[in-house]
Amino acid sequence: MPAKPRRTERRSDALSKERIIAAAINILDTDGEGALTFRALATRLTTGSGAIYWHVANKDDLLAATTDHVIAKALTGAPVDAAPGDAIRAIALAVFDAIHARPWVGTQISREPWQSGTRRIFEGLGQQLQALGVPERAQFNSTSALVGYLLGLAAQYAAGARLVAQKTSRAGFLTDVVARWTQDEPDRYPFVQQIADELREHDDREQFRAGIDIILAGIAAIR
Amino acid sequence: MPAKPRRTERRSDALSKERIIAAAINILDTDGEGALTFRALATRLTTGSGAIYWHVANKDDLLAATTDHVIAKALTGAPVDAAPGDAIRAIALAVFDAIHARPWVGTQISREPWQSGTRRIFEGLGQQLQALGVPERAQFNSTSALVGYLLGLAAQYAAGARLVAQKTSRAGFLTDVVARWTQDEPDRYPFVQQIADELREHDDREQFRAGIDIILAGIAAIR
DNA sequence: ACCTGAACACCGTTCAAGT
DNA sequence: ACCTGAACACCGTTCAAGT
Repeated sequence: MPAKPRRTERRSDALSKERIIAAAINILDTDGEGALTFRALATRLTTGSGAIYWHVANKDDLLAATTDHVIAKALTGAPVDAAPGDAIRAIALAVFDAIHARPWVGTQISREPWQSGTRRIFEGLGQQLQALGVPERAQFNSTSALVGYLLGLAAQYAAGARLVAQKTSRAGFLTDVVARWTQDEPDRYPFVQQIADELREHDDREQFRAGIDIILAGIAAIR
Repeated sequence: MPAKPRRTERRSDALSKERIIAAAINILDTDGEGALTFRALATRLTTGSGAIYWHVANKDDLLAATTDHVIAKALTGAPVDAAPGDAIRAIALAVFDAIHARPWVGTQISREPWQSGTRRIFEGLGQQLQALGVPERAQFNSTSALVGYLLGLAAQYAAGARLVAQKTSRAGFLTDVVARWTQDEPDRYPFVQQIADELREHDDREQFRAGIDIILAGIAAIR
């Protein structure tokens, strides 16, 4: 016999944390970080702005939940059967690609790194480092180095994307950074001067991968 | 004969970008990131909030200038005559210590990394990597790895400090993070479970230094 | 139990008006 | 040239009142 509707059963149009998260992601993807307000969210969900607080503690809670959602999904695609070194690269690149697709994830994960999204990344990388044979005493620091690097790049990428949005193109943004970094006091910044062309033309994903390889080589060397 | 007062000469109580930056740093150090508003700044400078805009483009500009000021000062102490490897550690630790003393610098540098503060760090580390003998084709990626790691740790440290402020102690904050990271679904996070004690008791500065050593070892190995 | 929406206590930024 | 401070257009969050 069919179960009686439980108390927790809801009309399909009832509010829920899941629906709020989905709407928030939608706004962030479509209109950017500045467009996510409780008023905009309420309008999109055709409800009152106060209603959202019944399901979500505050804006930080909402952003943590949306970020965790995206990171969890990104890590789902990462392989389990690959060699540890390849698995580490795959996990790191999966996170990188998720942030590339949604720069607001980078903003959030670097603004509030002590959240569940980081826990997932930490766990995924740590397990593979173990499988790689890194001795136990070096596992915590090695994983932290990898996670720290990843967070740093996330911050750079997210900030870059915000500036690209203003300058309309990635080339324009980098040309602008290089111009600002080389115009005043060029004598004080010979190294920046020297790598200016590379900075202007580099591929973010390739550079990210190169950094991961450096850290993996360092972990192997230190062990 | 004494020079005539030039047009640019000012009464000592006149506003200037320098005075605004000093007041902003004062507020940030004393009352935290949330306390820096144009109204608070105007009160401390006994002026109108609109007056600040004559010297500073907007809040982002102000924060970039304060951060650059702190980073510049931090790098002043870094040695020039040390061996390249030691100089790199010294530069990195100087930035780390500056962020330790002023977590708001970490927030700002990870939120807006494409600013002058990062340029100084990039230049300092790049020069030493050159002196270390890293081949030219590897210099850009190597420096970026180091800078990326440093920004990531800056973000972690700043976020940690914000949470410490809420929890009143660093031990309390880390205990809280560990509790949140291990309580639900412990089976899905065996690695986090395993390093929980280390996470709770680790020394940030030592871990940061360990990460720098890993990256330096990696740079040496890859070359 | 859950939702409404006005109200509160803020923000950054602008700008006419002053000196 | 530089400063004043009210005004504008927002925010996140709260909460009495509804269903």
